Parts: sequence; C-alpha cells; structure tokens
Amino acid sequence: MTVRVRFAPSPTGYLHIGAARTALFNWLYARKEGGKFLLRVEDTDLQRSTDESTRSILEGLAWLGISDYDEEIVFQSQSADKHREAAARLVREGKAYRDFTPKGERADSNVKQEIAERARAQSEGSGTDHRANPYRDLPPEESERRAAAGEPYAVRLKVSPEGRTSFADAVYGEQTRDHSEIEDLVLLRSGDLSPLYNLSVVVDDIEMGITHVIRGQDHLTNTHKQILIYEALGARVPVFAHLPLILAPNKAKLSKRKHGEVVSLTTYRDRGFIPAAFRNYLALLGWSPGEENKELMSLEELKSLFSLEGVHRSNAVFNFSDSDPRQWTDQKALWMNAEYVRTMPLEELLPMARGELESAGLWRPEYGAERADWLGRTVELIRQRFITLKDFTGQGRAYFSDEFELDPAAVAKNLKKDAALGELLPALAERVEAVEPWNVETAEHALRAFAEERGVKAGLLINASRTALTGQAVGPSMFDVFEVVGRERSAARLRSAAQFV
RNA sequence: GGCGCGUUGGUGUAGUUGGUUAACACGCCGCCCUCUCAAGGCGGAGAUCACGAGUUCGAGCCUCGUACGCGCUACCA
Repeated sequence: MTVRVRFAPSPTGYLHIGAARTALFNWLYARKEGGKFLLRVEDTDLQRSTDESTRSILEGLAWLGISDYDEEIVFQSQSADKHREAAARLVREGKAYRDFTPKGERADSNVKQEIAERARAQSEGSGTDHRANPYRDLPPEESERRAAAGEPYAVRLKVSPEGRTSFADAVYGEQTRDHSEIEDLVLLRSGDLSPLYNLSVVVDDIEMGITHVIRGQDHLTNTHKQILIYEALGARVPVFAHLPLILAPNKAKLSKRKHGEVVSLTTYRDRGFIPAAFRNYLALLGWSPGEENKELMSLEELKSLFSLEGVHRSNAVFNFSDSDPRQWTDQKALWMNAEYVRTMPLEELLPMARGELESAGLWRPEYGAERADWLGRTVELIRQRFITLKDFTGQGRAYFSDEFELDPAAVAKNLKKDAALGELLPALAERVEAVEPWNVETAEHALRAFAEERGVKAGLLINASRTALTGQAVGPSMFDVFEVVGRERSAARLRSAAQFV
C-alpha cells in the first residue's frame, strides 16, 4: 500500500512555524516512503477563513520548497454534503442519533473554564454519565417524525458505553481510552446541520485515502473519537503519528496572538532567511536523525534520513527574546542561516543576493553582464560575515551604492580616533589614485608604504579606511575591500571621510 | 475537575539487550590567528540525567509514587 499523507491547515491566518513543521514532516515522510503528499484546506469556519490566508499558507509552503502536491488541493468546505451524508448514514444504521436538545449558548472566550466548572459540578453529583442523553434511545420512527416536523436537532455519534478504544501512535506508542471518558460527540450542528471538525476530518481522510495522519500532539486525545467514527463508518483506520508541540520561551503554546511575527513563516522569508536553512532548522525541532546527531543536512539527506521513529515526545522550545533585537528569533536558527549564507554554493546564493539588491533598488544591469565576475567576487567576500540576506543591503550597502551611511560608532572608533587622519586621508587618497595596476597586493603595498613614510601605524589607516569605504567598523580584510570597491571610489570615499575626523 | 502526554547543561538534541570520567550543536567565557569583526583552530564554565523510593552487583535507561509543565476535555478547528 502506498503511503498517502496530507497537510490540513485551516486558513485563518498566516502559516505559523508549528504548522510549517507539520507540513514539512508530512512531506518528508511522503518523499522518504515514495508516497503521496496531499493538501487539504480546512476552510469550514466560514467566518474566520479567508482566501488571503490560503494564499499566504501556500506561499509559505512554496518558500520552504513544498509545492509539489501530488493531487489537486482539496477544500473542505466543498465536501460538507458528503459529511452530512455520512452522518445521515450513521443515523440510518443506528450508529448515531438525533439529539433534539435545544442548542445551548456558549461564551467563546472562557470555554476551558466552563468545561472545568461543569466537570467539577458533575463530579460532586453522581459523576459524569456521557450516555445520559434522553434522545439517545428514541425510537427511529419518532426521531424521523420529529425531524420531518421541522424540529431542530443535532446528530451525535452513539458511542458504545462499554469498552475502550486504543491505537498505536507511531510516536507516542499505545494509547488507550475508556469509553466512559468519551461522550457522544456531536457530528452535525443542530439547525443547519453543518458538520463538525471531527466528522469532517475523518470523512475527508477516508475519501482521500490517507494512510498516515501526521499532525500536532494537540490532536492526540481527540484521536480516539475519530477512530470511533472510522469504525462506525466501516473504514480502515490510518496510522497516527503525533508530533511534539513547539513552545514559546515561557513554555506556553506558540500563538499568533501572543507571539506575533516571530511565529509567522513569512517573517523569516521577509527577514532574509534562506529557505533551505530554515527548513533545516525546522526539521530539527522535535526530530533528529539519531546516531551521530547530525545537524546540517541537505534536502536529500533530510529526505533519506527522516523517520517517524526519530521524532521524539517532549515539546521543543523555540527560543527568542522580544527585548533583545539580536535574539529576535532562535539563536540556532540565526546561526544556521549564517552557516548557509557563507557555505552554500555561490551560484545558488547569487540569485538571492540579486533579489535583495533589486528590492532595495541597488541592482544594476551590468552585474548580470560585464560586472558579473566582480559581483561574484564581492558576494563571496562579504558573505563570510553575514547572517541573513538582508545584510547585503544593510551592512553591505556600500559595496553596491555610493549612498550609504557611516555608522556613528565606527566613525567614533576609527575616524575621530586621531586628528591627524584629517590630513592623512586625503593624502592617502592621492596616493591611491596613482596606483597602477589596482589590486589587493598593490593596494596593500601603497598603504603600507604611505604609513611608513608618514610614521603612523598601518592599522590606523586600515581601520580608518574601512569606515571610510564601507561605513562599518567591521568587515573583510581591508585590501580585498579596496580592490572590490575600486580605485576611484576608494579615493573619493577617503577624501569625503576626512570631514568626519 | 477528569483524562492523556512529557521531564538529559540556558536552548535544540544523542545516549535503541541497564555496565568505567553523560556525547554533539547553538549560546556563553578565554586563547591563537589578525588591519577590525566574523569564520576557523584550541581550551573552558555549565547536567548530582525533575524529585523520592524500589528492582539490580550496577539505572539517564526498568517499576512505583510525587512535583512541575503541556495538551485535550466545545453544537471551535
């Protein structure tokens, strides 16, 4: 039997990293097993679902490299009739029943509290009897009659009072639950008979032939209910694999509302992350290849090493700080991105650098033509100390534009350090202009000779030059910078920097 | 409240028939390199493997209990 998995996001906002990780694991599993990866948009919540969310989720997945769905995308809202039919069938077969209890109002805000309070109240009394519904054993004819008369009803699954349901989770192992703990869950809402989540997923998963359900651990304890639906429907129960949750630094569940942008996948794209790097990082949240504990993995390695056995059971903390901009997201994610930036094949990085330059208005046609070699050399040089793609237009701006700001701290450190620089810099500029040919060696020779003549340390001029030419206090080896920036531009920048001394 | 799941340095993880000083990565500190900062190399701090019992010659690995965390419990998804 070929493996068929699906990723089933609900389009009620952007794709957050937890969901992205779920998608990634599903996809890796499918690719590893030579199976099919499907996508189903769970847009049954009409109020909250938007097309824009769907687009943004698809976009996020594509950014991660996941756009090769093996079949057409399924939109759950279009299958509502099927879900209703399934419920109707269960009623006919006596496996579900109509509940004519008037629909109670529920305050959406404090549901959890309400549940706890209700439970407490019940346990003080006779205990919880999930089978106490007066309509559970209504004769079929009467049920039909009342329904035909237009009396509103909900449809509930008739869970057998005896016994227990269990399944072997591929990650968490054997999971057993007694039926006394499972209520007769509602399948269809009263009134409009719209299907509820548990019914919809099961019917859709059956319809799509899903063999392995890989999803967040927050679904773990609902799985028994869903298995009951599978069984009532006479369908084969898939393999379930639940994934540990990704938590915020305070160990709370990662939420869009509380944690905002850091948890949105598109943030990483927008802030200059490399898809392969972030994918690599994400894969390590809750999974490891074991053995050597290898971390840097290419897509091919990820595909071949991934296994459900390597998924572990405890929740992972996604570490970030909203007070420290240097740790705006997980440090390891940042490190990994930097690692990719400086070690990935240059020809793969170049298009990304180009994209950054273009969006900052710094791209020039000659970079793609006669200056292509220069661009390659420059990118190779500066990428060594970059962390994200944004650095190409941030701290790397001076390599591509004459309009750049001098970092005040760098000015203080390297230019205001010695008043003599006010005179030295223009003189150095003059010397620079006379160098022929212009390359790393000749630039170095010229500067060192000049320093010796003037009786100053070369370091003074080197550091001053760095700030003059790049606006920064830090950067690549200065003579490489001289070469890449060019003789005339170097001279001009040395002259204009004198005013800051 | 009930039920479930989890707990290895600050974080991500390895540790798969129980067997000497608990491994790797990020982060942190120091040294080397050096024109700066990274990278790289070397070294270091940091874990009584949540806690308490038990089984055993021997437990991070097995059993039980406790604590803490998280999740589910809804005519939300």
